[in-house]
Amino acid sequence: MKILFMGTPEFALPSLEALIAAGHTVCGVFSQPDKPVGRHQNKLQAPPVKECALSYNIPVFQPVKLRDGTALKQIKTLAPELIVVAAYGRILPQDILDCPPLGCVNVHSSLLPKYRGAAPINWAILNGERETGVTIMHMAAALDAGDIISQASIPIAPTETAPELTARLAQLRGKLLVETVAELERGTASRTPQDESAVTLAPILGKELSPLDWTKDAKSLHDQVRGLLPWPAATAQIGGTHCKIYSTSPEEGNGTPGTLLDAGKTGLLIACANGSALRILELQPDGKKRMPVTAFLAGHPLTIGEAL
RNA sequence: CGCGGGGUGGAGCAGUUGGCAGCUCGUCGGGCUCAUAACCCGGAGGUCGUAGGUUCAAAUCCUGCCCCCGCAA
Repeated sequence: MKILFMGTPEFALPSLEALIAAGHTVCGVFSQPDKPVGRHQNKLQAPPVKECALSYNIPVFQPVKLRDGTALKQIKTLAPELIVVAAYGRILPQDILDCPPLGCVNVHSSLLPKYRGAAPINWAILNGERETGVTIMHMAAALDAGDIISQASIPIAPTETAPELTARLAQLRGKLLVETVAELERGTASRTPQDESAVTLAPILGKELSPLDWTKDAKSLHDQVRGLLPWPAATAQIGGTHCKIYSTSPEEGNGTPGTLLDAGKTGLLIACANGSALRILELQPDGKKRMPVTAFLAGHPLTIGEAL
């Protein structure tokens, strides 16, 4: 089938590559414009999807605007039967949605109608979900609200971080996408409206979510640490030093929340709510590199029993 | 030139009235113990990021460059 692919980050690569591997004709790729990157914002970086498309000699388009008619003309010239959107990062105007004969489908990383929005993978972990998945839907005007074509679910491991889960979902997305496109091609695809009463949102993450609150239970904090990676990451004041927290383990322990119960080769054990405690295994002080707690302790002696 | 922190034994950190380079951990050897990610004794290991400058003397003061990290994007 002749498909126009829209995607930007590395996360979208497995989807594009799966379509190509399945023998579809990707007639063009839309990606966001190259963006300045680096500490001095003086270098332009091409989106991974663009790089990939070019390596297959697929024409790449990076319009700044989608609503001035230029993009629509380009799409009409390419004449795709179907548009596949996978982490493109832009809202498509109605005229583009109406353009291809088979319409536009979007790959979303949640079991819709749960977790509509920008950060579904992170929020699934933050909320302690035991499973999540991928949904492919027809695109509608409202964000992530289109009719569902297909879904696939996977369990979330208790220690799995957002980047780890993201990598697994990226693969699952490609697999489900190929299956679903085949159904669309045969005309056997189903179409199920979303249950609006079950909708939940997964808004974009922000640094206000970072600080760990020791008066919560350790399991929740452990979810917070795993769910906020790689950015903005959970943070805490450890012995007066502001740190990002990379790796933790929820355990049992008694003490006033925020009290240091143990500090040694096995980590930093900090008392939390309801007889729970969070063991910190890996962290990164401001301005420093990521390091195991043992390294941190070598230069930052802490006193057991003190409040952090 | 977007803002800021930093480069000191393997790791993490101290170290300005310039004057023999220190601490914790790890590591190696020995000891102790039923045992230990425990404890005791001893040892090895550093061109103080790099290139110049000032000085009798520079980790420390001055200048250029390289690299790492946080914020912001």
